[in-house]
Amino acid sequence: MIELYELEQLLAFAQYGTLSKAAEEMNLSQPSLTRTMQHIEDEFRVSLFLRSKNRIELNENGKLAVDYTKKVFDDMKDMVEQVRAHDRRRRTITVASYAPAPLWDIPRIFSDYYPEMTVSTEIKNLEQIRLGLKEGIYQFAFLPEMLDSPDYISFPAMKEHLYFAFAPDHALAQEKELYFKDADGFNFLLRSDIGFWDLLCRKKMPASRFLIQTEDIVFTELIKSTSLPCFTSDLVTERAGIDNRISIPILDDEATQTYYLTYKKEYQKIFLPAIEQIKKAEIMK
Amino acid sequence: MIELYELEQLLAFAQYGTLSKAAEEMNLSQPSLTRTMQHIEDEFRVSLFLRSKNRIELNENGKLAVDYTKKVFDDMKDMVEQVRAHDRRRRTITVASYAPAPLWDIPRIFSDYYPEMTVSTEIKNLEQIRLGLKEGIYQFAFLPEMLDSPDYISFPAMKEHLYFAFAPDHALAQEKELYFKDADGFNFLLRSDIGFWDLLCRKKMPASRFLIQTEDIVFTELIKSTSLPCFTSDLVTERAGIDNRISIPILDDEATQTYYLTYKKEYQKIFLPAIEQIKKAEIMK
DNA sequence: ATGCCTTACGTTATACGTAATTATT
DNA sequence: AATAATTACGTATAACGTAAGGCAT
Repeated sequence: MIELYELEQLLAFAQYGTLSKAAEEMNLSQPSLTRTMQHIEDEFRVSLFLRSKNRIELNENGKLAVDYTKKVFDDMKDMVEQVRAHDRRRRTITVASYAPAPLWDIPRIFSDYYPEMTVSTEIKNLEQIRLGLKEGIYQFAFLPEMLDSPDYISFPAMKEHLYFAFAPDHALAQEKELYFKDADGFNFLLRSDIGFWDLLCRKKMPASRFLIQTEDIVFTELIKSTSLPCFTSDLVTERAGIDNRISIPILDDEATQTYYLTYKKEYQKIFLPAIEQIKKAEIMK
Repeated sequence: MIELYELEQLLAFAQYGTLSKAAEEMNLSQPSLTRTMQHIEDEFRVSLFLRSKNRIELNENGKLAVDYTKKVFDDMKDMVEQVRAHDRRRRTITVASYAPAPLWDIPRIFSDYYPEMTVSTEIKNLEQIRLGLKEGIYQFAFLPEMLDSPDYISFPAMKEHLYFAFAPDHALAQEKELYFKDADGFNFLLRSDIGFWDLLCRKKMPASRFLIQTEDIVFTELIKSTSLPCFTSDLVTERAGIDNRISIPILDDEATQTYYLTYKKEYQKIFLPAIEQIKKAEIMK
């Protein structure tokens, strides 16, 4: 049988033109290359080289063999890459959501039960999430509704209510409750990576401008030092209240989101403990 | 690096289910297989097996690796096959013709000049011949006309005249010359593998029946012992006359064929001596 | 008890290197 | 003289086998 280490030498010869140069590049002796080329020829049982007394080159057969050899090595490379990628996927749980709040506790919960696995979370739009679920890129996802398919399991895992957060001296700070349209025209500070909420605000308040802050520290600092309005939610307040702001509930239907945890049935058994933990959390009030 | 002999053992294990069985089938010891599987895993740097104390099986990674391994071996097999096929083509001259006569001397002529090469001749229809010339399946071909293309060389190499060969007591035996239609309705003995002539006779003499003889000896014997008419040609007569038959020339245009030797320009230099020999033969009267 | 996998250790095959030879530029 | 390929021979790596141990059915 021809071995790959031999074909590797053949490729080096094809690349460098002489056995000497190829041997040097591979840190081998010239005689080694000579022998290997002879052995490959023996195995093919056809001549692959044109030999003069101190010159050797590929003939037509040899060139063809080199082409195929490249293909074989490409396949080998593919194989290792794909198997490694598959292994990575096997030991990574990826959870997607269209809003940030449902993901806050996810890494901790999964890591508790499966310490050997990597937990990865992503905020994406709904279209991407549904596709990713189907293609197995995401094992779990939070969606705004039940996914009605026999292949999936889906249950309400969390509810979030959005609030305006005004400085005490803001014109609307004394209201009991408001609709989006009531604040349309005011400019707001907004965190980046809040997924769906970003789109919703822009849609509901087309006259407002939203000042996006990528850095969390910068956002917090601006809240303290300016009177610019921003948003908050019951879930945000639970974790860390916002100083010097008055929260006013938003009455629009869309300001209340229910997050449905959704996953393929095949994961029910494997990840049962973590799923139970999410259910038990009962952030569903 | 992973070597093919290792992947071969992996395939055997995938096929036979246990290392012991695989080792037996490959005439190796079980420990050898154990070591190889460990080495493959080392090289992949991911786990490929599910190990219990006295049981080993492929996990998902392993199954994927086996799939890719099959592909690699398919490619290896392809490579050897294709290179060998290419080599065979390289050392075989294949000459095609739409009639048998031009091929009679071809093997001798080419073998004289290129004793290391195999000469193969084929009788095919014109469509197949033109395609085969283009695709390089045939290096040379005899065609009924010049091939007008800058990539090819073409010259008239031979001329053949077809004759009726009647028994002396046949109704038409005393004619000086005839057209096909004059003999339409009589039944003829015919050799198989005469290419174009077969089609021509059937077209020109639709009322006749043709009794095909595959065996040359049978044909000759039937000619001697029956008075059934057959065909001959000037080229046939040159080689071996037919006893007890009277040859009568056929006047239809198609009964005279000029055979044009045709080949790609790239062969002009390589095969010059043989080509010159064919030209010199001057069977063009 | 038998079958299967693994580890440890000794043996053998073979891939590699060194040195010498021949030929070409 | 320098460069290249090949041949011959010695060396070292590593692939293999044998023997022994542990676990499961």
